[in-house]
Amino acid sequence: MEQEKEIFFEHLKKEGFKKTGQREKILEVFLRTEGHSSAEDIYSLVRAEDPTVGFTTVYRTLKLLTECGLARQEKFADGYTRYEHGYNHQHHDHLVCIKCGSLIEFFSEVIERKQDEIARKFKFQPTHHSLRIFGICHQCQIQHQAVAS
Amino acid sequence: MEQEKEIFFEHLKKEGFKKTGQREKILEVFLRTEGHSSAEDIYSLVRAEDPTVGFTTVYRTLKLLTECGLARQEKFADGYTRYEHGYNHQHHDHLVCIKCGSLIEFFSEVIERKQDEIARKFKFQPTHHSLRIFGICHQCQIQHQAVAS
DNA sequence: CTAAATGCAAACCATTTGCAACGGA
DNA sequence: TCCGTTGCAAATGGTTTGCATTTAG
Repeated sequence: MEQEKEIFFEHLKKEGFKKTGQREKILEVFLRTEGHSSAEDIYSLVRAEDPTVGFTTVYRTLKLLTECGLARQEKFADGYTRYEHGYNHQHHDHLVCIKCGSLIEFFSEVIERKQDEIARKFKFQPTHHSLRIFGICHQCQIQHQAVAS
Repeated sequence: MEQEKEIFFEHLKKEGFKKTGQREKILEVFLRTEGHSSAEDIYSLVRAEDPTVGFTTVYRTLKLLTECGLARQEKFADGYTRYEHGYNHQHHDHLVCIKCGSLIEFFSEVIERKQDEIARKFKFQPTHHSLRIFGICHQCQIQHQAVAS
């Protein structure tokens, strides 16, 4: 928490931006989230604690957090961009159910290593990656059977 | 080409939809594309051959093509949804340059196998996946050095 | 004939931007 | 004080929808 604040404020100073209450509040709320939150999710959470913060500021701050590596954004098929932690959080990938939208997280050392190897082969300097396996989760497979019979 | 048309027309019949000239034209154009085309890209290409086809029909047809597995869509950070072949085209993943936007395609048997293994572990029935490694491509690394010195 | 398809224009909707008031440094 | 920041409202832009007309089956 303190480390992340440090990183954020340092980034602001470096860019000549200002440290404000709204920005700090949004960072705090974002750090408390787990998984994948949309700007709207963050906005609601921030709103609950400080109703004066606007939608726009949430968007602008999430952009800043992304710039300094504290957040990572990913576009989803439903049209929303979602944000997850980008610092001090173990990286993981996702199984995405195309029926119910649920997310399962996983991590594979083998895949991570192989990716680095591939990047090296193409003289590509990787910063991050996104691996999503789409399909039907176990729950939905069971339900589908029930409906079919 | 003929196989794909077969699949498409079969899908239309099954769903009680109609086979139209526009739909066939859009499929033909789509099949000729390589890589990742936005709806707008397809629209321009179709337009060049048949100026009467509308934007809306392209969107609606790409949706149909996706439904029957001939196309696969992916949302990109620039806001555009892009479509690539989903049938009879060897699957591949991407290195995405965050500086110039260029795409490098790659394929790894190891990663593919590992993904299936992971899906199995979670009793997840995979349909497809998307792996993107973001970073700086070799070209942009060289340019950056040139600017810095 | 009849229900689906088409293309236009308008609607949608997540996100971004213009702007006047505000507030760090 | 000086510029960046804020929140509102309006704009943006890719995509979708309503509707009157056309067309496949």
